[in-house]
Amino acid sequence: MGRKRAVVTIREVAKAVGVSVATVSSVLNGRAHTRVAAETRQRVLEAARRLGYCPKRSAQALRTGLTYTLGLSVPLCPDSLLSPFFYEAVKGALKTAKQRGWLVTILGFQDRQEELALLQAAAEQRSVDGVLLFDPQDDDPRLPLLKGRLPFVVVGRCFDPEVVTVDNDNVQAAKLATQHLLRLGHRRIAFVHVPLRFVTAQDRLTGYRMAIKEAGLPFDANLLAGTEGYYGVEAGYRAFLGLLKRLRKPPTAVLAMDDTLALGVLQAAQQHGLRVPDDLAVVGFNDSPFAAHCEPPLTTVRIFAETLVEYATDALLRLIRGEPVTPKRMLVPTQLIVRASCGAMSRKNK
Amino acid sequence: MGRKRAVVTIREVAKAVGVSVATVSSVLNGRAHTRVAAETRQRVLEAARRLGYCPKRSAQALRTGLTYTLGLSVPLCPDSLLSPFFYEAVKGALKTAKQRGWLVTILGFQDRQEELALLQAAAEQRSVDGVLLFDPQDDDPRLPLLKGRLPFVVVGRCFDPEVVTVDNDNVQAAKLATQHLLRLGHRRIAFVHVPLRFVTAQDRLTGYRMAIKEAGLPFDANLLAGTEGYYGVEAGYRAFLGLLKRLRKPPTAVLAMDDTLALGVLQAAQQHGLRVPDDLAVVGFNDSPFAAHCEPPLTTVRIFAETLVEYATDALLRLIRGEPVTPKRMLVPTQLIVRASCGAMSRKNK
DNA sequence: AAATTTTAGCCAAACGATTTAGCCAACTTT
DNA sequence: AAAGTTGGCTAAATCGTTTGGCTAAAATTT
Repeated sequence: MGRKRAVVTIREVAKAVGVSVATVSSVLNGRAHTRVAAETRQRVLEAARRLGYCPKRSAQALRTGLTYTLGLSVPLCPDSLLSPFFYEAVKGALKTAKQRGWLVTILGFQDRQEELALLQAAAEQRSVDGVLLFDPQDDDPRLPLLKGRLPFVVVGRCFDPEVVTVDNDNVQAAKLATQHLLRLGHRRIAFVHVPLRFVTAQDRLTGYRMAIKEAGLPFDANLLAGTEGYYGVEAGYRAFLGLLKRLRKPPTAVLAMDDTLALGVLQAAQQHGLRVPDDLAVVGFNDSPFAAHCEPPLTTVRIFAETLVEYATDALLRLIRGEPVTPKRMLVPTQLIVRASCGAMSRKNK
Repeated sequence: MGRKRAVVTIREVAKAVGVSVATVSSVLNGRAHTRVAAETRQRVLEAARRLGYCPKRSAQALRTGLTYTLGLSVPLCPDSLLSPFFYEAVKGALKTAKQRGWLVTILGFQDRQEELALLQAAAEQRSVDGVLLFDPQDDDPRLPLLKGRLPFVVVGRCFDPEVVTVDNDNVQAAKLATQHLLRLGHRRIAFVHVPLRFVTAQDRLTGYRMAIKEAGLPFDANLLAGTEGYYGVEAGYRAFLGLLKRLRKPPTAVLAMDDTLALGVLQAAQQHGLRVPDDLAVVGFNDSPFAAHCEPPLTTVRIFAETLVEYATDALLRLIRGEPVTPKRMLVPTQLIVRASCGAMSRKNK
């Protein structure tokens, strides 16, 4: 018992009220074309509520061609999915989608190859109406795959001018962080970053260089330390250790592209007998949860990922509806959060 | 151009081969009922590939009554979604689902009220075929809401014997962690936990008590410190501070139900002038990413959430297919990871 | 040779909504 | 009074699959 309970369909509501299904659909969707008498409308509404009618998503999907579902293409590695960036991204997408009655499905992949396969499948099966893409790269193969087949919005900068893009102002962010270090008197500032094929790395490098240049200092490529792979404490540790080995004199400050990298820098510094912030000032990115709690607490740049992705989701929904989306590119500002690791605090205390 | 490209349907494949759609469907789904000549089968397969045919999910969904989508009901708060537990949970669910061609959508909620609304909607609209529930509580209102309306599996212990449940062995885990502290010579071990309406808290308390009892020590309820709300550094900090105020003599060890709580304990201890691990041994749960990197590195109990949720997803899929699922309750063992915060290390070093 | 079984594949009816075209009565306009 | 409008509703088509029932033809048995 209970098992066999038939789901209530629009037909049953129609029969209960004594009108056609077209009328019921009209009332429920509030279509402009067909007008319905106020009294009939009331009766339909009442009956729908009484019978607990709720349109089946799959039927709507078939008829309208829309699944009312958005895809989030995210890498399944701890360093990205566990980062506050993705947490906020998921939250922002969910929030915006939910408000409008849309669902969000996670297209999680282990490697880029798998991501392409997933996106391909999503486009063919039409399991989602659009996708949010993260972490664009040069010559991103995802764009030609999706173009004209499935609407998408890229979170992060992307060179294709036709592609709708929402990004945080990484150039500005890195510039401000670097300026902060410059203002504290640092002249030899290292930059620890993920490989430059990631546009985010390129942008932050640009901001770093702008600040250096505007301060009248020469740019020194020896102060750059690229990681082997992606983010992560281990990656930051190795990159900075490599840098220390390469230079005769350690830098006095480090700008790390991410808090996990910064944490690695902290460990490498400690191991090398460098005290933070006295011998080495460190600044990270993303304001990860541990940033406030590590030793010393990390100065970092907060990214408003939730806002970012809210914008992106909104744009994606407009794209799906076929509405024009302008401007194609949006920038969201960031915020520097000053803690102990950059030495600004101890200075004040002195 | 490109825009108007019609999606290829099963009808077109049928026409191309010169057979009916029924035959094409038969071939593609490998139905036993309808037999197809080997040669026809080949031609169908070839044409489908050539035309790039791919069944539309929404049409299949309407016809078969299955959306081939699983729901993950997760709280949208940083302390849970950012925890390695949920990261692994998402990963495990995604992995298992993907293997079998299923999708996973995130039903994210801000509060319990919203969760109920989401589940209700999911059941009515049939936007998913089943859901995974986390963090069961006493008299969980989600169970009666869903029972008989939408298949579900609970991750975490749940008293209802009819409900399919996958849990880590929290009793055993807490017992082992406590025994570890006892073996190090501690006699006054505090237990910091989230409110006891969460079954996880109850189980870990049980394990704690078992270890205490088996060691021949009396159970002292004064050593329990419940948090006000949920997980989080702040919550742990306040709970432990409260405990210190209440007791005349601080405990020599703390078992915290979660690493974030343990981190809060660490901060409170530091502020009170208690050195960890010398004056106070601390053990956490979950092996969060920061656990290895905080000061001192945290001894913790690793939960195999990915395995857990893989089992759960598998069981859910069987439930959806109407297959019998036994046993109803599965337990996955845990693992103690010893680091500096419990003092086992320094002891050895001495 | 007739009757039966097997094989191969087709037909048409769902699934549950949305939406277009059109009908009829009542009301306006000329 | 005829013609045109409009309001209020319905019938039927449609979305792209899956699937139970059916039928010819071929193979086998009687």
